[in-house]
Amino acid sequence: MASPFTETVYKATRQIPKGKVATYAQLARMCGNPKAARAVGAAMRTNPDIPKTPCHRVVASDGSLTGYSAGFGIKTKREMLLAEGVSFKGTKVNLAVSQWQK
DNA sequence: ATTTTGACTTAAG
DNA sequence: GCTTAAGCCAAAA
Repeated sequence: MASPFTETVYKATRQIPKGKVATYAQLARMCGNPKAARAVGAAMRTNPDIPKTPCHRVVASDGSLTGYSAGFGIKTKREMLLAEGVSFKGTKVNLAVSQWQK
């Protein structure tokens, strides 16, 4: 835990089912602040590990893979999502079929 | 308390 | 597809 908001973001992130992805804005909305997408990203930056919080399942609003500090960065993130069965559209995630639906 | 920064988003060129 | 610009939020300095 780093801060209350960050804690909430982690909790939301852990709820993302395998093979699905959620956008920063979507998680922000779950946390109670639909406009805190940026803060969500800041929280993710603090989270160094995968098994604890699947930050690799969190993508930008258009499905683009941004950030990620582990492994080879974006490249690693893409590989992981692909391995989980997430549908990809070139460099982006095919949100139409892989976006998490609450 | 104020400023800076950033894994964001949308709009516009 | 990429860069700028403006908007909003939270954590860190």
